[in-house]
Amino acid sequence: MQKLPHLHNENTLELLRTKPEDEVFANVSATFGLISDATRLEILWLLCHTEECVMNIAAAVDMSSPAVSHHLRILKGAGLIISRKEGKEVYYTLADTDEAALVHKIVDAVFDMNCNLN
Amino acid sequence: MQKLPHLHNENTLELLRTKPEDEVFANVSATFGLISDATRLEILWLLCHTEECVMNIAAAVDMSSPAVSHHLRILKGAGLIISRKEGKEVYYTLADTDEAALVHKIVDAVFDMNCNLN
DNA sequence: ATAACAATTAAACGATTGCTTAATTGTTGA
DNA sequence: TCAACAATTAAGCAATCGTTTAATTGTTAT
Repeated sequence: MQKLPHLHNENTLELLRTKPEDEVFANVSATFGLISDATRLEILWLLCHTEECVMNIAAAVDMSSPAVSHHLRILKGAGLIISRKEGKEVYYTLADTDEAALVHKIVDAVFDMNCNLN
Repeated sequence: MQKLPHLHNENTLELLRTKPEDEVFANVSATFGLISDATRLEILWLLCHTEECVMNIAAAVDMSSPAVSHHLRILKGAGLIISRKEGKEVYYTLADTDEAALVHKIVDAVFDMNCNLN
C-alpha cells in the first residue's frame, strides 16, 4: 500500500507508514473474537470472579456441557483461562497473566459503559 | 438460574445474584464483535487517526469498495463512526462519543499488549 | 468388576458472516 | 445531456461458527 486514489488528507499518507502489520490486526481481532460471543463472554465473566467445574458453569449459563466444554476449550487455547483437575471434575478459572488481566479490565470497562452496576 | 449441580464454592452462589442480564452480555459481546474482524479493525484503526473517503480506505486496506462499504455500514450502524458527504465522496471518521472513545482506548491497549510500538 | 457420573470429543446441522460480481443511485464536469 | 466516477445496494456463495446429539474417556464408589 503506497498509492492512494485521492489525496485530500496529508495526514493519511504519514499515518499509513505507521500502520501495523496485517498479522497484528489478525492477532488483535482474534482476541476480541474470544469475547464477541455472548455465551463465551458470560462464561469468561464468571471465571473472572470464581473458579468452577464444567457442570456448574453449564448450569449458570443455562447451556449443555458439550457446548460449554467447547467454549472453555477456545478460551483455554487462547491462554485466557486455566484448568485444574480434581477427582471427576475439572475446575476452570481466569489465567494469572497480563493478557487475561487486560481482557478482564476491558470487559469490565465495556460493562460499565453499558451502564450496569457491575 | 438458582440451583447448581454441585457446591464447592460458596463464592459462586453469591456471584450469580450479581450476574448481569442476558441482554447486557448480548450488547457487550456485540460491541466486541465489531472489532473481531481483522479488516473491520484495520478500517477502524485508520478512522481513529484520520478522515477518509471510501476509495482511499479501500486502497489502504487493500479491499474492494463494496466490501469496505459493507464494513463502514456496520461500524456506522453501531455509532462508532460518522460520515460526511462532500461532492461525489463520502468521508468517514471516528464518532465523537464516549463509546467510540472507549473502543479506541481499548483497541490501543490491546495493540500495546501485542507489543507493537503503536 | 461394574455402575454412576463428569468431561471431552466427534459428526452433523443450521445460521451467520464476509466477500464477490453486478446493478443502481447520485454527483460532477465536459 | 451525457460520460465518468464515487458510493451503495443486492444477490449469491463459500467459509466459519455455535449448538445438538451421540459416543468415548476417565474417575470414583459400590
